[in-house]
Amino acid sequence: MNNKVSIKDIARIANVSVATVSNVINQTGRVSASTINKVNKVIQEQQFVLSASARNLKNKNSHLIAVVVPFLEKGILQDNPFYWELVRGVENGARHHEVQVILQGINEDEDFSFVKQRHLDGLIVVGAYGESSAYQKVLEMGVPCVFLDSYLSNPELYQVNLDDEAGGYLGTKHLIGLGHKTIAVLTGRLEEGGVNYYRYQGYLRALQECGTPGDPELVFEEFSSIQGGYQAAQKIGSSKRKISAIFAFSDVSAMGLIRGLYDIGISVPADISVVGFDDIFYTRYMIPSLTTIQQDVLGKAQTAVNMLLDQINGRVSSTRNVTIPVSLTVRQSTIPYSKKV
Amino acid sequence: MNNKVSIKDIARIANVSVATVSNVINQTGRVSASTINKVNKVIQEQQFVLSASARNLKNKNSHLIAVVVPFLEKGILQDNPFYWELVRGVENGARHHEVQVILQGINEDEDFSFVKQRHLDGLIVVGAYGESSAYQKVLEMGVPCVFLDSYLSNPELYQVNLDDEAGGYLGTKHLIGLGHKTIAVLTGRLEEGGVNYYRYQGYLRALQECGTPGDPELVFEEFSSIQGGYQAAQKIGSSKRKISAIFAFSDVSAMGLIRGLYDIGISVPADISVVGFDDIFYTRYMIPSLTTIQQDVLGKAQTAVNMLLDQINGRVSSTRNVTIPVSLTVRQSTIPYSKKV
DNA sequence: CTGAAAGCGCTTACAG
DNA sequence: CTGAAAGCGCTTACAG
Repeated sequence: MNNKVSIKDIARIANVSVATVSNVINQTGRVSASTINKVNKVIQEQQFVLSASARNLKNKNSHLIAVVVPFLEKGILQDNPFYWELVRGVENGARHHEVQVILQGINEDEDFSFVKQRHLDGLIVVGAYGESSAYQKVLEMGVPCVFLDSYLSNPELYQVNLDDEAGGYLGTKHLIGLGHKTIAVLTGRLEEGGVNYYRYQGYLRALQECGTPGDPELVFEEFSSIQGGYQAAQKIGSSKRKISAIFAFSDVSAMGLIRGLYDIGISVPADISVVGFDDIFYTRYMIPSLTTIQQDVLGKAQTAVNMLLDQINGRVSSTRNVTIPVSLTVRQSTIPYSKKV
Repeated sequence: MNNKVSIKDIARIANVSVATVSNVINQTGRVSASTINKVNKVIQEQQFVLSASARNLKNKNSHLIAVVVPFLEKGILQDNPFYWELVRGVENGARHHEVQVILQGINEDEDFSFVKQRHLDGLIVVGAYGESSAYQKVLEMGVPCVFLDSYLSNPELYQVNLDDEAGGYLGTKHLIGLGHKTIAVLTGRLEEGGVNYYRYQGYLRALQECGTPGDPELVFEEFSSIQGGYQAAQKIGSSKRKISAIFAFSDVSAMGLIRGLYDIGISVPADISVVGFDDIFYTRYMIPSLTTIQQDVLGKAQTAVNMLLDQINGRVSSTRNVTIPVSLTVRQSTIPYSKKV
């Protein structure tokens, strides 16, 4: 590393003080045009690069934010490609504002000391549902933070959520419209105040509208993963109910589910219709392509970054709670009940 | 942020010097057991957290590495979920050594000044094929670096690559073994010294072994993405050759391809057999499930991190060039030529 | 075993 | 418009 040229060297070579160099770099204070030129020329020639640590030490900030993602199991990040989409969105939004992003996986017992240690400017926390400890600790630190897909009741918090309830409603409504009567749900952890909870509420609302009561026997709770979906197929196959449609609360689980059904001789959509949720990159290319609830993951992430940067820069934003709309995309995995073979 | 307690405060409260506190924290120098206890107690009580910037400023390091990923188009990271796998592996490997990772997307014209600016300890550069400028600049900086999937000719460089040639060979051999004679290739950018180039070499070697010459008409070069694969289907469908099998050099392109073929009435594997490459998470759940070349992406990433950390910590490793083995996983997308309908 | 002091590379009042 | 100097929070020889 030949990073030895410091602001001091620049000052010496340019025949000015370090204060002036600093002022030129930061465009602060009053500096004459000729001095600015002189200094900038030297900076160019010497290939001077500011030391972030020195600056951070003074300024108590870092131009660094972290995307905090929960681990799937201990020690390894979620494999759902959905997270990649999210992280890409954050990286993109951050870059345009000259902040860099640290990728941080956390356990239940993370103490978030890395935030103080690195003087992180802010945090984007993904999926901190309910009264998780993550949420409490972040609050205590008082660091700027935006929660993504988290549904925290505290109105002070900055949150970006999907309109999950509407998504649950739309997908169910679609199936009802196709004439399906016995509609099962394949959900990830169904805890109150979580993403899946709201999707489930939307599902129930749609059922109620046509006078159908919810039936616990139609709710299948599995890991929100391909494997989880695959396993659910067995259980659904051996259900006593006459299930003609399944609403999976994530595309990955729908993908596993469809394959699982296939392996036990149940064909989608001929025998059972399936609706997914997320609209990840592959859904439209599946055979059959997947009817699903579409969301703008990239946009969601970018919205979150912008809210975070506003906070960091002291721009007051009146809205702390943004809800991203969803829509239904109908493809081949759902057909009218009457057309079932 | 109540990050106001510094090493100085600890020193005052514990009635020792800052030098002693520093020694306790770093377990350096000679400190009596009782002092250690005393200091640690105060550190606990005050919830003291070391300032990374102050330490970095002295030590000229940062316990920070960057995963450098090229942009797909300007301004947004590759959407291939494959990268997520890679990044997860890096995060995982890094965390076990108490270094954090910055996610950095780059353009062709990136000047890598962020490396000096943040005093990054090291870099993991993904896909810097050929004599790309990225590679030159990183070399100039002299920062510890490991190149992933990059095939750089300079033997000084640390590289972790897949045995791409073997992969190309294995997949082709498999198809030949099934009796296929006219085997097309669907590849991403096929430039000399790139990943696809070696896969293609493997393909040619397998063909040569059974006396078949390579046929340029059988090489379809498209973006290595679902869309690229989908588009390729049209061209393949209208080829004059009697193609009975296609070897796609990435799973994502195979996925798009299969759907594209389906849409023009060509069924896999009944009409055409398809082999993929990578074995991403979804391949075994596809219908038909995908025969593909398997690689351990997570392991690959972890190997790279370990090599990087060895370099950073001055541990000399004799091997600078690691090749990760591949294997063939046969599934449903390939069938014997004789069983074609 | 312990401490006083210099210094890492910046920024920021404060003088001039 | 420009500069001297203090200080951010650490680490590290060097004395003792």
